[in-house]
Amino acid sequence: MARQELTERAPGSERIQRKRGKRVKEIVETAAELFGEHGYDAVSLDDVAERLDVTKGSLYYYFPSKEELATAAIETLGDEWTARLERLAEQHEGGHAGLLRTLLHEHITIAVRDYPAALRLFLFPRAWPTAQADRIKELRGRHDAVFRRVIEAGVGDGEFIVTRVDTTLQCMHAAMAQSPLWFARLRGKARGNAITELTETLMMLVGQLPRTG
Amino acid sequence: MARQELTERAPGSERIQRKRGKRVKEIVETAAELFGEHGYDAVSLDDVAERLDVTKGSLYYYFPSKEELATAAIETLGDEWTARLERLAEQHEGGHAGLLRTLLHEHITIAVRDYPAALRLFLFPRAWPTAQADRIKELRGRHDAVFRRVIEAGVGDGEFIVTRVDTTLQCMHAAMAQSPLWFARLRGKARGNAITELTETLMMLVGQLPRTG
DNA sequence: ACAAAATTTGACTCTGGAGTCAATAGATGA
DNA sequence: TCATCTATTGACTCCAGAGTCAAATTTTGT
Repeated sequence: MARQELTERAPGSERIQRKRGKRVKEIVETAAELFGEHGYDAVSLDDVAERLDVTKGSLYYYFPSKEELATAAIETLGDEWTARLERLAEQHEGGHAGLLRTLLHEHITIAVRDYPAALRLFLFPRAWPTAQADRIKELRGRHDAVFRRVIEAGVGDGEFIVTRVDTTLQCMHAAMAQSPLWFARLRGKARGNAITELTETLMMLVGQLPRTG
Repeated sequence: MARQELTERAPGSERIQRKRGKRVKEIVETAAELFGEHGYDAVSLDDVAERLDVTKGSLYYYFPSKEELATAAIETLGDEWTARLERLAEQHEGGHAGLLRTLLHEHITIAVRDYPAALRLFLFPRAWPTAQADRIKELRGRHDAVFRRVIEAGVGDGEFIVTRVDTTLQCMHAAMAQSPLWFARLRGKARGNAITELTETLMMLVGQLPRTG
């Protein structure tokens, strides 16, 4: 909570600005990896700095606090993630059930494979100072919307049954956020099966029973 | 990780032992309240001490470390919690669906009303040093078993449908662990409704669709 | 009433991690 | 080449919270 550099700055020159932007991007992406893998508390700025082969001081040249850096990291990570899901949603043809299944499967796969701790960062608003809290809330909203749209459409068409869309979404997200923990030890085919099973289980939350016979 | 007093001790006398036991119980219960409400990291030993009107040093007279105290607290809390659910399970008459619904409802109610942060302590094994990890794992197992029994029975009788019992349980627990966060701002009737809706939603995980018409 | 045992205190150390900053090194452009 | 802007360093402060311990206080048994 100190200097107000943030990411923007009085321009120095065209090239220099680009260079700076590139550096910021490197930092944010590295931070996203680390925070996404281990969580906020488990990652120190020294960790981030070391991964980048610089010292902590440098990070403070670009970001005023750990929380700003973390927020930026989460935003980057969340944007990319959401974009992937949105792309899937656009491409998809067929019933709502198929799309929802695809989304769930992909979401769990990303979580388990790439960012085991990331969803927890969204899930509980660990008292982010209000500024960041809003940014994260908005991000969460966009992310949520991808799923919400399918479910509402499915409910509208009578394909899905739910008690309440919000509750259904919360349950899905809660389960998916935990999944990296459950599947951490599984590899290859076993992991793939587990992901599929979880997907099928979550489909039941919209009234889609798994094939019985 | 120091002195090995733990809770036991070379006996001083009958009465003194009882007194000590009583004190330990007070401490553990207070700790359970605090850890259960705010979580492990958010509670310092000074907090616990203050609530008891003593100083931190006293706590170390009874427990060798924060983790030991926390583990004891979680065990107490979990034992009581599990006992309540087991009692419900015994009393219950009627179909599996009714029992499961009752268990879920009660579980969520306890979580939301009494120990908003407690389930998280179980849910991720925040790298407890192996000794404690085992105790917690066992506790979790007993807790889990209450639900597992009903679900397996229900599946056996063809009343429930699941993809895999473990997965179903994990989803339920994940959702219930988050529920205190979702319902934190609700009071009275609104909270009651939310809990019921969540219960109904989770019942769908065993193939029990909510009344539609 | 008194010594021994049990308990409690409070001031202490130690550590990890956030955040600061003057000094230095490197890049840029005239 | 030199002055200036940009980036980086590393040694620093600060703080919260775990854990320690000798000394003081309280309880107990005789």
